[in-house]
Amino acid sequence: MDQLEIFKALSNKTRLQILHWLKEPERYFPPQEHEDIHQVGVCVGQIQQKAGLNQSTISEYLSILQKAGLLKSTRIGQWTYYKRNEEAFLTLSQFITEEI
Amino acid sequence: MDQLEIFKALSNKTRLQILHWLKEPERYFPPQEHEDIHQVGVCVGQIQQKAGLNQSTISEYLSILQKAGLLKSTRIGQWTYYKRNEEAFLTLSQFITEEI
DNA sequence: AAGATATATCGACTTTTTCCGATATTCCAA
DNA sequence: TTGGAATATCGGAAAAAGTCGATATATCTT
Repeated sequence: MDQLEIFKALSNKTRLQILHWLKEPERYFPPQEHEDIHQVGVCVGQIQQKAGLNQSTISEYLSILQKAGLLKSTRIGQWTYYKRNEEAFLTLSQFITEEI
Repeated sequence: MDQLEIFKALSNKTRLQILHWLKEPERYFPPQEHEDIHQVGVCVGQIQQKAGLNQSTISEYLSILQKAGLLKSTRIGQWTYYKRNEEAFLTLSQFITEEI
């Protein structure tokens, strides 16, 4: 766990929002056509629409969150689905109370 | 609690180190002349020396950490002492497991 | 009151981050 | 196998953050 990389990933309003939305995907995103939203997460396009930023920006943001370990991705066909890596949040929370 | 401001404050190697040092000040700083290190914290000069960055830089960093709520400061005479605000870390930890 | 010391603030420059448009890649469907 | 759709990557302009030296402010000592 690279804490600095994680905190940098969390230092952006849109990225924080994305993480929040992905905590309850069925609440924040329309029903998903092809895949189970809890199994694989939400595809880039849905997230982009909701965030209202450029496609390339969101793609990069998701990649930043994934590199920091906060998201996991699955490619299915032409779609890439992103979901939270809950373990990372627990680890981070522990780090903050114990190590930092 | 402004989470974004907190994460920005944590997005810097030196600032993370400072927080870490202030968790066990007696371990990381030389014995303090005038004030009880646990009561009021560590003065700017000590922190600056240990960090090895310019005085103005450290002064600003401490101010950033304080504005984010992670540090508290006490001015005594010509010295400003900084110590951790442990409550803020607990709140942040909780936020990460529950809200984010 | 004057000099010394600790800290804060300011202005400048450099590096990093944000965000976009254009283009490339991957995969599906006809 | 060609066209279209979803995503990724690249290059760049603008904004923000990092860092310094110089200077200001506050306080202590004499």
